Amino acid sequence: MLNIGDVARQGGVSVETLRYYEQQGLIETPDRDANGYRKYAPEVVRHIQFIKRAQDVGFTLRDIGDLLSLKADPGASCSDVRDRALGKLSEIEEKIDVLSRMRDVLGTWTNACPSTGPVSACPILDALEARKGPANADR
Amino acid sequence: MLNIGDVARQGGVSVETLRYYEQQGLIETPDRDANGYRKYAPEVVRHIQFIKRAQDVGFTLRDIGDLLSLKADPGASCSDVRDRALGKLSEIEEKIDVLSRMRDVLGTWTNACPSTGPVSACPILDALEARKGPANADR
DNA sequence: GTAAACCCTGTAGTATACTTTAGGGTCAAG
DNA sequence: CTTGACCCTAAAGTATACTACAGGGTTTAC
Ligand SMILES: [Zn+2]
Ligand SMILES: [Zn+2]
Ligand SMILES: [Zn+2]
Ligand SMILES: [Zn+2]
Repeated sequence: MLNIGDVARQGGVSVETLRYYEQQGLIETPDRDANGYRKYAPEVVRHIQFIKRAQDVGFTLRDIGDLLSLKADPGASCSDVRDRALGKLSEIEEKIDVLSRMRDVLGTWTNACPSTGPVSACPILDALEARKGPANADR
Repeated sequence: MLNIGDVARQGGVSVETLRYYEQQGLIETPDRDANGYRKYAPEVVRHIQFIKRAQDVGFTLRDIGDLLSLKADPGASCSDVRDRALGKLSEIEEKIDVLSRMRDVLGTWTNACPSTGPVSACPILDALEARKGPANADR
């Protein structure tokens, strides 16, 4: 059995994060020792790594809670999980699209800026001031 | 002279947002009428659109405050503005990189999931459970 | 026997860009 | 002359995922 500090070290998170996850219902409430200390089974470390890996691919803690429910539900099907993953994939692609448009516009603008001379003649500020650049083509 | 509601409608923001921008120093403090109402010159609408366009390409309100300072500073040079734009461009590219990696991993996982059968055999959950996928190759 | 390192609870703070609420004046139309 | 639309301030709430703080008990090693 592990103390919270052991779990934190092995899981690569802080003890505060562990208490937070517990409070959010992402890890099961651990038993307590006579002194009130949380006592964890070693497998909780894997559980925390599940959460961290899910975060790494873009799932929020709320999403992860849903995934854990599915995982624990014998009636749930593979497609339920896949649907969450596909939904997240769409969200991510949407974000990439938005950012790519920003990148394109900013790239155009920075290319147009001579980098010399006063700000009063800066094409970047010009583009921001008037509706000239393609920045807001769709808004 | 315009009331705050007029400016809000013409600028495509809420009156609360206008008061917030004022409080944040992003738009100059307007004169007040005898009744205490804010009275705006029509050009403030353009000013708001500057802010919105800058947000559209990824600048935060803090960034925008900096840009406005540069714009107002006769001693500032074009390269100052360009530097901000290039910095933002890097930030955006970094975000795109992170998201692209998430997309690739999630894509691989969803392709591996047969979408039929119980969750206990879902390769997506498998990938999250164990250190198997390329999700955390660099962490 | 005491100091460091650890554990506990509960609450508040962080960042961003607003939105909402509470409580209350002002103005224009009918 | 009242109703609805509009304006005002100040403070608190929203979302996310923690982090920090205050105040205090426990364990371990010297
Ligand atoms: Zn320039
Ligand atoms: Zn599956
Ligand atoms: Zn009221
Ligand atoms: Zn203390």
